[in-house]
Amino acid sequence: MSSNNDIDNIFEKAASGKALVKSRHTLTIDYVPEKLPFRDAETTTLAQALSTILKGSRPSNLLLFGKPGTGKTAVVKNVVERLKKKTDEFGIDVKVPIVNAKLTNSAYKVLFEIAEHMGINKEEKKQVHFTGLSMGEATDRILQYVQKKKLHVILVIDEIDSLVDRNGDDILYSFTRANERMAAGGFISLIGISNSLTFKDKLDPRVRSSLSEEETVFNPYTVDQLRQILAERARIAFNEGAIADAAINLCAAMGGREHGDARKAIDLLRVAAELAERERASKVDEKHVRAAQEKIEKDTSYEILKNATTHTKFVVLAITKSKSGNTGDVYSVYSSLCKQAEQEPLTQRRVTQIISELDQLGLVATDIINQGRYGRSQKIKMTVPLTTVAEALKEDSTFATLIDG
DNA sequence: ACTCCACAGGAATAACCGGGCG
DNA sequence: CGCCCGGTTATTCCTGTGGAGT
Repeated sequence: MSSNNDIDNIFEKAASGKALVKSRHTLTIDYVPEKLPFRDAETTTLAQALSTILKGSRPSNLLLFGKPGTGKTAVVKNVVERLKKKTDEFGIDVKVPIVNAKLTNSAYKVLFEIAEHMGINKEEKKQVHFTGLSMGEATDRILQYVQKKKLHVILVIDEIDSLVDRNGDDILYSFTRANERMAAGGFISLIGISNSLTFKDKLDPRVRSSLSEEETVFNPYTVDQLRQILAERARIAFNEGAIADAAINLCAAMGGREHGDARKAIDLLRVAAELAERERASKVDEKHVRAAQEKIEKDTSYEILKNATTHTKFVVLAITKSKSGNTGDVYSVYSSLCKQAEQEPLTQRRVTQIISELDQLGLVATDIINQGRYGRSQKIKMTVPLTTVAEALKEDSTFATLIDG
């Protein structure tokens, strides 16, 4: 990792005469600093809870709440890393699988990931493959393995709310239940990380009480705290004088606009640095941060549109071409586009569903309007610049000819 | 006060895919 | 081999609704 960085830096220096970034990976989300400013209390609580494992007994299950970018995952990773050092030192065997339920976008894959982490697939005949088994069978195999090997497991599920939203709490139920039944020797502690504060309401009461033996809420950072975090990070990441204070302040302000989101602020910092380096600037300043903001927005929507299914692309194109933006109008434009491309149009029900998916992704804004006698409908608008849409769709040959006109 | 448009959006269900089980 | 699994996309059928027109 670090040698890659060194090589990067060599090239950077050769290209620009002077590199701005000293250590690129400290500006990515994967980087976990040794000290997390303003999170001492949370870190201590977590460490305290997990420390019982050093005495060989089961730590309480734990729920962490907080908006995105409030340091939940970072605190967990930080504590886990330090715990591992201790357990290695004392020769205690502890497994700590960390799974992100959102990236791993299905309940079954979550189980598969856990199994991978614990090494079941390498050691056991009864593996947990990435598909094919029933959920119950997969859970059983994991639990049996834990019991057989008398493992001590701390299972971290990041973005646990998205798991429950999609698949309910069945998996959590089996894990929490299993603990109660498990014979002496093995155990599983659950650490759930949730973005949603109302997450608990969606759980079965039994799961709820078991899962939240302890809980901690992470409050958003204030803009001033963000500023200090960024300044500290910049000190490690950038070369002397390579970044203006004003740029840091602006990143902090932008990250704090909705709620103190450190991840967003650090992303801004990284992209701003990339832009500055690309144009051979001697310093990262405010205009790079503003450009970074635009680039991030554009890149994410571009990426989503490019990888969308054909019909989603048709729908997007129909929205841009529709005069009124009403559902009915969009649908008829969509239908005629499909006919032009000699494809069967989908039903209107499906199209409204696609539109609401686009809405959730933030590519589209919808507004329900009532026109009395003339019914009720949604008013649909793209929130993405038309040029971005055109660029993304152009790559698909079926759309090349449809885009203008 | 009532009607009725033009949809919204929930529920059930099917078709299909990649794969495992015995 | 036939059947089962979960996941995704799509269809079918459905009930619900704010307010302009009458």
